[in-house]
Amino acid sequence: MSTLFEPDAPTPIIVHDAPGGSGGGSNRGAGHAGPSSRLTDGLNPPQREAVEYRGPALLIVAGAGSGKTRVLTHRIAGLIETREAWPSQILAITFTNKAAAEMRERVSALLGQASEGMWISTFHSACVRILRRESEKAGLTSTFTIYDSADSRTVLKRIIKALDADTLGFTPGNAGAQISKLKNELTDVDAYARSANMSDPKQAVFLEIFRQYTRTLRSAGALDFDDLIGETVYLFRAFPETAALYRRRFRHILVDEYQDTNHAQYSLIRELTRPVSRELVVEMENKGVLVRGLEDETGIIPGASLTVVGDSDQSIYAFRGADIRNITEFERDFPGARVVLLEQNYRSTQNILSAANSVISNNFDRKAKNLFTTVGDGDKITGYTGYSGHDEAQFVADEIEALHRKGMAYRDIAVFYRTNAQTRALEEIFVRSALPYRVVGGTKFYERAEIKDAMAYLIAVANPLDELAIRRILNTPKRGIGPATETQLAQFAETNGLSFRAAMREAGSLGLGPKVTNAILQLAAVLDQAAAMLVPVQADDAAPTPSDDPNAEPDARGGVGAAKVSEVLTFLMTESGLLEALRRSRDPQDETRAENVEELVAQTKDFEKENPGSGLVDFLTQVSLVAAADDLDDSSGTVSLMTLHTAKGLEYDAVFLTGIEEDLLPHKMSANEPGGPAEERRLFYVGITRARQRLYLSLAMTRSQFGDTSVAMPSRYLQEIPADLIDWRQSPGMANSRGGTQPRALNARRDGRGPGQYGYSSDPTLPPAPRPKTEWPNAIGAQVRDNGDLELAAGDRIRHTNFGEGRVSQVTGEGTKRVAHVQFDTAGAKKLLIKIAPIEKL
DNA sequence: CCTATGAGGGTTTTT
DNA sequence: CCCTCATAGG
Repeated sequence: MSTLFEPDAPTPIIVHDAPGGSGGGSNRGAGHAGPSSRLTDGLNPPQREAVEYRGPALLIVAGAGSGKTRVLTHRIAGLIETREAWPSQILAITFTNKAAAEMRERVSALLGQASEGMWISTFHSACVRILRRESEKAGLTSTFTIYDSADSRTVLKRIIKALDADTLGFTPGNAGAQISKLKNELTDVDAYARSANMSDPKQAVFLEIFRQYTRTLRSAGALDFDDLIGETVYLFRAFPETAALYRRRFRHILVDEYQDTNHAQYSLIRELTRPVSRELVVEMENKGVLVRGLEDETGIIPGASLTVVGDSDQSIYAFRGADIRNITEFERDFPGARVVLLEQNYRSTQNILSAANSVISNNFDRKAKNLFTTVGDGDKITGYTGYSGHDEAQFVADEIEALHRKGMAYRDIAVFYRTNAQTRALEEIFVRSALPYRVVGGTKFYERAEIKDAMAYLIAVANPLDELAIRRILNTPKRGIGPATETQLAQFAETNGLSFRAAMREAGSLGLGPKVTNAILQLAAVLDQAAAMLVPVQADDAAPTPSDDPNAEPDARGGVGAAKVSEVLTFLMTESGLLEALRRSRDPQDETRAENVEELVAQTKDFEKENPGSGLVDFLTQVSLVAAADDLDDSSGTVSLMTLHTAKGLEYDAVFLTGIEEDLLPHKMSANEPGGPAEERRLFYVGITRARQRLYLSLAMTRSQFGDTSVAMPSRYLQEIPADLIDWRQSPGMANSRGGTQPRALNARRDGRGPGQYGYSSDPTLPPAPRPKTEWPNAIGAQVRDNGDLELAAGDRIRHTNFGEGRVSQVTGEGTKRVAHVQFDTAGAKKLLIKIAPIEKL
């Protein structure tokens, strides 16, 4: 009985006879020896304190590269080694699944044994685990589906259309963003209804959208990303005795990247760290839950010990509801909390750190923190200004090749950018240069239409309530079931109080044509057969509903004798005719699509191998929760391309920060938002601090977007780096804006601090003084350049200020966007925007 | 019900 | 530029 309420059954939870303890479960103040020196050797004093400190709350302010992962893993290992905690009493929250896996591995390595029962996962994974276990209390199926943003979008699109809400300016995008924001604040429909001003038609309609969205997801047995957190909080608040079980279990909670937590996540942590009241302790004891040794002298179980790690300078997820105050006000939230500051950086050279420090110091309203290192200055930062995004990409490719020739492995090099759209130019050039690269994140495998289709089949089997999944596959492959039939089915279901799925089985009584009726019945049969495959063979009389026993695994989660995910998927793909349709298709792209589906089957087999005992729902969960950074394979010998956001937490020997331009960094969408430019600066800071040895900053004078090209200005943040740290191969300083007479740097200046010049201020707190243009090593010339009327044709010889002489091979584009393709005698092939290139005809 | 065609619109970042 | 959506014709 003692394990009945134990959230993770196989793990022993008998704390009171832990060796090394003198009676108190947590050993707090019991004079324990502390972690062995093996776990603290080689740490600097603050790191050591962060590992050894014991108390209710600890905030580790960890600057970039200050060894926080090391501190966290050693802290966890120390807790276990000294027997202050069983592995099962530890809950560690990381930002990505990859970080979680790495942390688990490192803790196990430190302890020399696998650490069974430890929960190391992301917020979302942990919540899914809790919600599936407590699904009944939360009013959910244990096989609930997790909707990604695309799914939410589809639902919202339907609702907005039905309500004609687009006339009021609602789009799936903005409505979804608003709903997400509310959920992150733990505001549900009812709470919103109470606060909304119903005489405002916009708010009234939004309320209706919100209400219908919530209802749709409910009836589909689905949760969106935000619900995963919010529903867990609601569950704990509504069922104190359930919350008590988790509060009793997790005695040490550690949260990484705390600066990026939102209000819902903060509330979840608060719920988990509350003490368990006397009454509930008694109640648990009566039910056979082991609590002895956990209570204090007053009979309550004190709140768990909380450790958070973060750096407010790296807070870059405000758009997702992250509230920087969670970390800045930690000491107020948790009175008596100890704060440890880690400032020594073990990653980067001093030049890179100086640049980072100097940039971030422009954010007012922050606690002073200065990263330092003892490894020396290192190389200067390399700067480059291309004429176009392609030119910039070519520079990146050339430099990577140079680094590679000097012995740097491709896998130690990364290229970052602000928006995903920027990958295009980079990829084109990389392919042409035969550089091995991979784009991390971006359009992922699981976002491809055919994969979403295949997944929808699996979801329809796992969660028959999920109408969205069923509707997606209803006519995929083409079966002649069109929108009209779909509506009829939905109506039939509605009037007869059936689920959509049940209505399909009754298709015979709808009076549809024989061909359509047959198609529907056949699909329903295929899904039913697949569902039957998942029922464990020996449990012939078991009802397919989840039982009361939290340890019982529902059928779709893979009972003994149940079919494997790969078998079910293969069955579905064959019997539904999807694979056949793709193979038979004339469209050459369908061939790759069929291969992708086969790749998915292969992935399910991998999953089975790596997660024995897991079932269909586990597979679906894992797929839903993979983050961009998760599929980063360290062993691949390729250059990594990713956004600045996904770069967080990673580090590389050489880093290229591209597109350091106004409107891109800071992005134009954030320029007007309060706190926008400061957050963009932190993003730049995060990018800079990823580099160990070499840092490159690049930008372009023109950038094409949506097909047309416009002039780009250097980012205001570039001026915040002391000039002597950057070695400009091609400086941005002298190129002129369209017809302008001022240096570009002036145009970039928006804070009223007066004219600045590139690379000038070595002390960012002082107003910049003018500096002669001639100091630019690569100055192009001060004259206003406008070659708008320069006529060029293939075969012409030209001279370029930097590239020397060359021959025009081709001229493309029109008007101000004419581009000359030039084969230079020494500098190779380049594309130049004729209007602004520093060229003359010979 | 399916397919081809053209117009229109859109992107910041992501669990 | 690329993707989605609406429309018309098969």
